[in-house]
Amino acid sequence: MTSIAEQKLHPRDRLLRTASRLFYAYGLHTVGVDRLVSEAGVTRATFYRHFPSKEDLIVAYLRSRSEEIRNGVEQVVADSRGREALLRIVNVLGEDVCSTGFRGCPFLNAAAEYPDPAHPVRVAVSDYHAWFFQVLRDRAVEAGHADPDHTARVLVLLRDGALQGGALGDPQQARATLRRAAEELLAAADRSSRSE
Amino acid sequence: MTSIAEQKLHPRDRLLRTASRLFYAYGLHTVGVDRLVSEAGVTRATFYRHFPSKEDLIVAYLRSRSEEIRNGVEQVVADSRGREALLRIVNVLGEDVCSTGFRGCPFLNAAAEYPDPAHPVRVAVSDYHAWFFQVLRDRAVEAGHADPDHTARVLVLLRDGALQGGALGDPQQARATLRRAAEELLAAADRSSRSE
DNA sequence: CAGAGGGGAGAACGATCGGTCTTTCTCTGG
DNA sequence: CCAGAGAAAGACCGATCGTTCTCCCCTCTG
Repeated sequence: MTSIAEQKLHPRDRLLRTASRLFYAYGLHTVGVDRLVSEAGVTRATFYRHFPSKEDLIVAYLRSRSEEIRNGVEQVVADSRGREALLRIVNVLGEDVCSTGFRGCPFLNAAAEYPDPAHPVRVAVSDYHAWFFQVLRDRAVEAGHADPDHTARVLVLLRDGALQGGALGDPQQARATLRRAAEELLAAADRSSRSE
Repeated sequence: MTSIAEQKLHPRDRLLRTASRLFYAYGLHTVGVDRLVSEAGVTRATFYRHFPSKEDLIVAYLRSRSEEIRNGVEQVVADSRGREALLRIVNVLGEDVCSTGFRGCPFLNAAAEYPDPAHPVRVAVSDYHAWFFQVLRDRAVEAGHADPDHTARVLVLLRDGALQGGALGDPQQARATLRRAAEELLAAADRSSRSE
């Protein structure tokens, strides 16, 4: 079951990679410990040596995804500002939607499986969302928007909607709709910021 | 466990009501048959006399939710047309987001738990989404929008995003953002339809 | 009054769940 | 060289999963 590339990785990393793949593709509750350890080429004992429980692995999975995205976005933000940065972030989102094996936002999917907002899984989701909102807000401020909070809120809303749409229907369509809606939003925000 | 109001209902209806409540509040995989039958005040045998499997109950739950919403929306559509109907639909959506016990869209939540698009559960979700899109598109045509498909797609996107936002964060905020974004979208569409 | 059938109560099925345990092997650092 | 840690292999735990079963009661209907 274990892929050749993962053979020589530390068991913990193998587990995390396998978890990322399986959890995202099949859902959190559906994937059991049995399947995780067998596909990761790891024993149950090893599993529980690195993670106190399955729940901790789920949280670790979400945190690692979060960090990946953070790195990607901060790279975008590093060499662009304001309006351009916002458009580029939206663009990256649109590309994600169209990537093969896309199955929606890992965080939204996780939240759907964990109703309790106080649950560690949900806290990880909230952290991610708060971070993303802040990034967008900062860029909106850079762009001189009159109401950066609103810009960021709508962009988050568009993101969530597009990711769901891409997972349920036609990804290309979702991407195009997201892009156009974002451009219209930014155009409106630009107008109101100039009129001040 | 069974509420007084549900005591005299037929076992099948009691099951469906209990399923609606539990599935929505706690998720599809989390709620087991044990809990369903005990809270519905029904025996396991009775359960399987009315539903071939748990999966069929899940589908029945989604279908019944779909029908409820259909009735509500068609009531709105019955005495308003075009732009006004669109705004009223968005309004109802916003109210739903703020209702107590709101936990996001039942269909989006269900889709998150069932990755396979061919699965009966996912088919029910797709059916609902297709219907909703069509309703919006028809109203956009009535409103004389230049690109009714785009209007409907963005409204669906806004809906999905707002429902997720309301489930994860502040419902009031999500409602306000949805409303404002929808108004801006419709204003833009009105402009482009007039300019034709 | 007889018989059919829906429903209640609950045992039981095999499978799987998350989690713990023992045993053996291998690698590494002192 | 040897101690000790980490990992592999796999048995094992109680609990729960979805599903099927038997048994009995109750209420219809003929």
